Amino acid sequence: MKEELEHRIAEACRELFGTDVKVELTRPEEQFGDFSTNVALQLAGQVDKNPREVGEALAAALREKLAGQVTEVSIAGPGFINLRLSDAALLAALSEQPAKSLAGQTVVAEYSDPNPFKVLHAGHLYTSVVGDAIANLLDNAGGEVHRVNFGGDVGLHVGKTMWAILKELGGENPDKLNEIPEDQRSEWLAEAYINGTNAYEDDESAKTQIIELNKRVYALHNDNDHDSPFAQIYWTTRQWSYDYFDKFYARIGSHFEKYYPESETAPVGLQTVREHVPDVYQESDGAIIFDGEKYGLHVRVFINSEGLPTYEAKDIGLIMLKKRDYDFDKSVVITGNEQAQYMAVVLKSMGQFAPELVQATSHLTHGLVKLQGGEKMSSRKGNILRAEDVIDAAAHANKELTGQDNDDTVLGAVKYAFLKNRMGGDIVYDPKESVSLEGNSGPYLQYAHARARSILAKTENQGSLDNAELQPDERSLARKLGEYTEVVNRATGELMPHHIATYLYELAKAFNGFYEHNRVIDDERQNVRLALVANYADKLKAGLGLLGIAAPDRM
RNA sequence: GCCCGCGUAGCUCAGUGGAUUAGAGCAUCUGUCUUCGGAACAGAGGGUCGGCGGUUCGAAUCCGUCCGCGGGUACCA
Repeated sequence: MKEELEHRIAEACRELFGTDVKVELTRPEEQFGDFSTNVALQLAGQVDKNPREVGEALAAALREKLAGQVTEVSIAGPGFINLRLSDAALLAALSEQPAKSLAGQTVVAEYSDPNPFKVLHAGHLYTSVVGDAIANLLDNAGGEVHRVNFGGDVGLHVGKTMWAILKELGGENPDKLNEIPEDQRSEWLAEAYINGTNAYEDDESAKTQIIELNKRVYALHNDNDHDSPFAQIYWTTRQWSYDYFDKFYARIGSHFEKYYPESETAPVGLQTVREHVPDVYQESDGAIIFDGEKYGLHVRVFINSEGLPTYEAKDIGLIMLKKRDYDFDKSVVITGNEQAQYMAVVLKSMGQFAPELVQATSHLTHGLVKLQGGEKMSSRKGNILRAEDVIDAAAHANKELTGQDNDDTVLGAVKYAFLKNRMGGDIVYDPKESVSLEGNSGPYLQYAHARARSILAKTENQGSLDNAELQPDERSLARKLGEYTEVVNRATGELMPHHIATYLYELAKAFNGFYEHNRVIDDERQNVRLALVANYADKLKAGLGLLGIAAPDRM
């Protein structure tokens, strides 16, 4: 609808003035019409005429040209042209679907990125929720989406954890791992990491041992060692970590088809970087660097002076592996803000030898999760806000408010609270507000959906909009429903799920306003109104679905 | 120092070139309706859109500058 009108208005501009204009229809306030365009203002400058005059001429042409779909064309203010759709056109828009702009394309979405041997914190929950929503949008647009994860199974944090594990096991005794009950493994690992971290800071000899263990972990990967006692401990506990991640992801409704451990991307990255010395990367002080300063960025080390790959090289390797595994057309990577400039350097360097991969890549970043009224979280000493703490806080607040334990409500509350914010800035999470049934919350929308379903459940008849002539309140609701595809298309194009959250809330408000004054069942307008309610319930459910939020029929 | 991001009502946030009064939610205050799930609806108060300058017919939105906060700035991720 929108695209078609834009196209035909552009055509009219060409016919009348012989110039090409980019027509963008916007949604004005309802009193002004259904669509609005400022082309007359743009054209006025180009053809050197008064905007009002240009507007009048264009409006006259549009009245004829768009007669089938548009009942009113008016000029307002400095020269805006407002269009009012016919009821038929307005209703036709209700059955439109979001654009399949990614049909036939393969997309890799990487997000969450927890490190094995460490706990999932609030930030991981946030990127998982946002990443899922974005992946859903890409999928909804027809893309073949692969959700993948990346994390450090080698590195100093592993050395710290291994140190504490060995101490706990009384040496390299893999058999003793069997004594740890399955349901305590993740907590046991989390404690090991904290103990290792503390020892590293407080105890010089421990620090030396940890550095040594870190090297042994790298070495066992190089040697493909799965049999030595040390290796058995490493592989077993690494798997415990992945099991813990999987379990958590299942709890929040996420699923990743692949984990890329750094141990796999490191060799590929190392080789790729070495292949491009000295044309892209150069040696400097014994390290291999990329001089981003040439491009207004900064210098970063890709291979350190010990010959080990840094995160930069591992990321290069990751992109190569994703390409090898999926041959993607588009790649989306979601990380924290602190990696924005870092990633710019990595991608700039890669652009020197694989520009097509870089062009296909979008790096999105988000801020931190903070608890309302709480202090900032710190990764030191383990006093961080864990992912599960956030969900538990929501569950607790929900229990206090409603007396119920309802996973759909709790998860819906947390996810919506995260997703309603534009991605990029830090967000403040307030458990009480998130589970509230009033205001702009997930449960409010879930309830709005359940309420609509219960109306529909009262009759077999699902109504019809065929040849309907709308009353003013019905028209307002239909107008809002018609924005759905535009909003989804925008959210998909910008990779910004919050547009959907904002819209769904407005839609629910619009519906509640309608419902307050208009009877549905046993009314002479029942047929039309039922169909509107059905369309509303479907859109609410679909929109929440894109956000990864359940929309139960009953609550 | 340099680079990047952010600064909108008491609080949490939309809006990122357009439309006489800058929008929501929470909180505060006031109403409506004998309720197709009232977990509703309507309304009021509350803002120099961080400050100043500029571009434009038009700026919260673009540019410059200053202030404040956060992040990055060679062998962490």
